[in-house]
Amino acid sequence: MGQLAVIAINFTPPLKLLQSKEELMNGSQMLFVLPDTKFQISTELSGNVELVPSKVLLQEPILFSSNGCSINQSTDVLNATASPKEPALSTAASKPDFSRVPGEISLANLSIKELQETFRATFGRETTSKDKRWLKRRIKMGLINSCVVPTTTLTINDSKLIGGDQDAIDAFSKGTVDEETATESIDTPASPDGIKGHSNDFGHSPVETFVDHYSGNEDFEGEDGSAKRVRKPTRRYIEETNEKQQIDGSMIPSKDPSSIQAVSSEGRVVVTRMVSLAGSRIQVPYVSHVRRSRPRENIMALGEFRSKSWEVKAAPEEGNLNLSPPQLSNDVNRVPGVKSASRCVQKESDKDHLKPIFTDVDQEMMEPELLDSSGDSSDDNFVDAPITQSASGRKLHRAWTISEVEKLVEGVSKYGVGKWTEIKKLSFSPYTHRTTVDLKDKWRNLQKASSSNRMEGGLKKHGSMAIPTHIMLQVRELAQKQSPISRVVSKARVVKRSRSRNGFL
DNA sequence: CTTAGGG
DNA sequence: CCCTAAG
Repeated sequence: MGQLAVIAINFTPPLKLLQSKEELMNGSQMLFVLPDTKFQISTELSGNVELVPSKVLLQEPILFSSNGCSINQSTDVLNATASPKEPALSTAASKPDFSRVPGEISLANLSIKELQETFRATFGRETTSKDKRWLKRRIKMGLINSCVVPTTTLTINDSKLIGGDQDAIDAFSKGTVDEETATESIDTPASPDGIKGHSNDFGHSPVETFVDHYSGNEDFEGEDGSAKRVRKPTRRYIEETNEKQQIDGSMIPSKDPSSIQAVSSEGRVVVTRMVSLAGSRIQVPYVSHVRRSRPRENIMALGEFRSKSWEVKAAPEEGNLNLSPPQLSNDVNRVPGVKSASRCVQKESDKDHLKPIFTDVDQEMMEPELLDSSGDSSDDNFVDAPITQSASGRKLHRAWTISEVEKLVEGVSKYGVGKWTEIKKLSFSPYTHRTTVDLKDKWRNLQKASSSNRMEGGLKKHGSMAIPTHIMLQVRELAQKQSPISRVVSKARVVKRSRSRNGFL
């Protein structure tokens, strides 16, 4: 709460500055450097607690208070502070120790080393750049970006950083702040720039605006002399470009070893590399952008492969099955594609033939068991399937056999349309590869086929087996029954059975 | 997880 | 067959 207000205070001056900057074109660098410092401070506090001594933060408020100016008059304050403090700056700048700096810090007067230090303080990492302008620019950019710093920064105000005698600040430190009031008062001055006091509003455009201002002002930023300067790429631009380059394939550092170098900086060795951008070469810390996450793999495919392996392995064992010979003769009934798998498909034909042998009830009780035994080997076993499909990741396509269709139809007639789970459990338990969705899909197809074109005895397209008309008729009948209106639950036994299934669970 | 339906 | 929105 009060936090927000505090942060707002930090923001205000800079905002003002930007505005006034135009007017103060000739003013000393200090003018905009000052606000930067504040920004930095707030940033640091949020991120690295250790880095910035809290007293630095104090400086700001004090600065204002000493002038007895309210925040709303920040512009005036700035103007007032500018000239008098300038002298002190240059001398004190021997070291970037902020605590030692009187009131403001001017990047302009810092040595490269100091700039690097400032850079470190700003970004939390070392830099090896020796380009003053670059450093300054980077630092500024970083500070500016801190505008987006969330309100979390404010934790600071608890630590008394608000010791100043400034009215507004005092108000905050008192605690329960009427955030509304406080913010409001601060908001006012800020609003001209289109920036609100609420962090949420800091998002994008405001920042961009900032950046623009700065880049635009770059021309007179150089007190160092150089009248003309090449526009250096922005930090973002650098990063983006780097990524691009790496994506382009030049991501292998070794590709251009000469560009990489280890630089010793303040006792630390940093690996950097040269990157040419916009005609200039800059040194940037080397960061491997190699994708670390595990490459995407098709797990499904692996699964398929595995099951397929099993199939192959299991197939030979088929011989153990004690199936009755007649089944094989019936294989003629099968789908063309399955012909070669007579051995493996036995199970299915098996059922076909068994069915007539058992009563309905018996079948339900027996089939799973019987098929289970055979299922062990033939379960997911399907020699017919080309191994090449294992890589597709797609489920192996297995043509529906007549026996399967019959079972499906039967199941539907027994349990009703839509009771796929039950049908699967009670009638398809052996066919592990048929999911409830498969059943549903197949039923949908059957229905479609039965309703539309009467292909009785005829062949569908080609390659697909012909479905016995009696089945189609059955399908049509069932379809009719279920679709129209509430289908009669005359089949009490169906209900009964469906209940019993719970035992299976 | 099971259904239903579209892709 | 896959995927996804529903319950």
